[in-house]
Amino acid sequence: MIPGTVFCRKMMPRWTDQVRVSSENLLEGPHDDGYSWRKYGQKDILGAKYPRSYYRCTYRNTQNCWATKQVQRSDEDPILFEVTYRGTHTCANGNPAVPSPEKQHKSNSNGLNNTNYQPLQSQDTLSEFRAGLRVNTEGLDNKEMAPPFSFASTSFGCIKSENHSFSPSGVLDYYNIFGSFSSPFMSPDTPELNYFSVSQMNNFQGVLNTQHSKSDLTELVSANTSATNSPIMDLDFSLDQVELDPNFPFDTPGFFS
DNA sequence: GGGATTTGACCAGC
DNA sequence: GCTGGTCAAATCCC
Repeated sequence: MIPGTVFCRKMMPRWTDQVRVSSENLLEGPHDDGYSWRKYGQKDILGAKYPRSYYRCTYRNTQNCWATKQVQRSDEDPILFEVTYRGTHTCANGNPAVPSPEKQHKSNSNGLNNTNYQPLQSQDTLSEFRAGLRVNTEGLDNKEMAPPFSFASTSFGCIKSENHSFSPSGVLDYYNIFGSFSSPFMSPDTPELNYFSVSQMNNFQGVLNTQHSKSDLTELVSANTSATNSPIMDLDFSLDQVELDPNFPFDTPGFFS
């Protein structure tokens, strides 16, 4: 190890995403955030059911990019991955519109930032969105209050936090759905784009504004959105459509890569 | 052959 | 001494 790196890494900004995967993505890996990562280690963590994987930027040597991330699968929710990022990408290989995580931290000081998307209530886009989406409020689990979800597209859910890890439980999991769109928009270094592209957002917003059928769900989310001054939405997507195999071999080599 | 992944070993912090 | 994080050789894959 390069002398001084330890200290430097301690000084690096650090934040955690939670990534929920769909069945399709289980085979692809838990997360594609628009950057190129290279796995450099895996460790069994005390008290954790699943090993933690360590990744660093592929361009660490070529472009002196010291961004790293750790991927830890949740004990409680096998399809939920906690991704801890360290450092910022200095390489030029990620999303070109890449703000710094510091900015993200600032904007997410309440845990979430939703000031960048334009609420739209287009029924057309809603219908379009619904075409590949099934909504199910029965899947809500009181224990985690994290509605499972599914999309026809291949991607993952992500949420952001600031310098700490989210608990696997809580309404914040609702935001995981955002990652179900194009992952580059969910890059940890792209806070302004945290909530996916405009077109995707528009479609999504339509659902958000019309799927308020479950009172406590609405209550739950409104409490959260009020706290975060966020227009974000209550959602209740079901994994039923995903056909997630409960016996899926999550520990299959390469699953975390 | 080159790049990525795996995995045991090593190191630092507590 | 234990644990988390990283290194680096071996191996795999394209």
